[in-house]
Amino acid sequence: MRLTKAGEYAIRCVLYLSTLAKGIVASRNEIADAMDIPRDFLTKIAQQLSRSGIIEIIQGPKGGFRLGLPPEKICLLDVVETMMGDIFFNECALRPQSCSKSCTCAVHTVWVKARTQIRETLREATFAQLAEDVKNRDLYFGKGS
Amino acid sequence: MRLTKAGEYAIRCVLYLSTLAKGIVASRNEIADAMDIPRDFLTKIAQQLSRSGIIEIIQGPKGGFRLGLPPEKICLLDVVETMMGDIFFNECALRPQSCSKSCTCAVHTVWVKARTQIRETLREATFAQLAEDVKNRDLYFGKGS
DNA sequence: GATAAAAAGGATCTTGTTTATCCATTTATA
DNA sequence: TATAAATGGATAAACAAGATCCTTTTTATC
Repeated sequence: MRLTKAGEYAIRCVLYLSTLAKGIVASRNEIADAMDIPRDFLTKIAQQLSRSGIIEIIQGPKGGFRLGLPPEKICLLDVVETMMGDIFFNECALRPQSCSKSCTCAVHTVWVKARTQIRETLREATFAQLAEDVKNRDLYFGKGS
Repeated sequence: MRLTKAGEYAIRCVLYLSTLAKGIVASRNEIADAMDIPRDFLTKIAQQLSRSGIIEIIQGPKGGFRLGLPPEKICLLDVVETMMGDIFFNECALRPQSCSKSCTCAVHTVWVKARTQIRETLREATFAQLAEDVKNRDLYFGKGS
C-alpha cells in the first residue's frame, strides 16, 4: 500500500511551483531537472494536474507550468486523488453495490474510518505550508543536507 | 490506493475461522465455498497466513485450517500487513536512506502521520469483535440480506 | 509571415505485480 | 495400505505502472 511514482512526482512538481513567486512560469525541463523527474513522464503528470485545475500549462516559447490556484488552496489530498484516484481500501467502503456480501458489516466500518482519517490528514496539509517549510529549511533544492 | 484481492480474501478466511468454536478445523473447500474465494488461490493465501502464525494448517484427511491464535489476539492490521507488506505511503516515511532529497521535509511528516493513524485504526479492530458483529447480523453466510 | 521554442497527444514498450491455475509430492487418518 | 487433503513449485494470463519516442500544435519573437 504505497504512493505511486506518478503521485510522488506530482507532489514534487506542485511543491516546486509553490515555492515560486505568484504567477511565475517554470518550464518542464527546469522542473524535471530540479525535482529529479523523468521529462516525458512529467508531461503526462502535468496533463492530469492541469485537468483538475491544480496547475496551468502555457504553450509556446517561454511556456511551461504554473499553479492554477494559490498554494493555500491546494492540499496533498487534491494532488494524490488526481494522480491515483479515490482513496479507498476496500470496494465496499465506496461502492456498496459492488460487494457480493452485505456491506454494513463490521469490517467495512473500519475501512470507512481509515479512509476518512487519511483524507482528513491529507486535506489539512496545504502546499502553502509545505512550501514554506521547505523554503525555510533550504530543502529540495540541493542547498541543504 | 486499495486493498488487493489477496488481502480481501485473507480477511474473509480469517473471519470465517473466527466464527467457529475454538480449535475447529475447516477444510479449504468449505472456506472457499462459504466465502467465495478461488480454491487454489486460497492455498497460497493460507500459506502466508500460516507463516505469520495467524492460522494453522492441518494436512491429511480431515485436514484444513484453524486459527493459530485466539481471535481477540488477531487484528485487521496483522492480516493486512501479512498479505500486503508494510503500510507506507511514501518511501521516505519508512526508509529515510532511500530518499534522494532530505527526508525531514514537511511532506514526509504528513505521510508518517497518515501511516500511524491507519495502523492504529486497523490494530484496534480485532477478529473477535468482527466475528461477533457478523454472527449477530447473520451476515457473510447467506442468511442475511 | 517565418522561425523556433516548448508542450500536447498518441503510440508503444518494458517491467512488475496481481490473480489464477495446474500438477506432482507430501502428510496423516482410518 | 489406501485415500483424503494440503503442499510447493511452475507457469500463465491479465493488468497496471513507469518510461520513452515521435509527430503535431501552439505561440512568442524576430
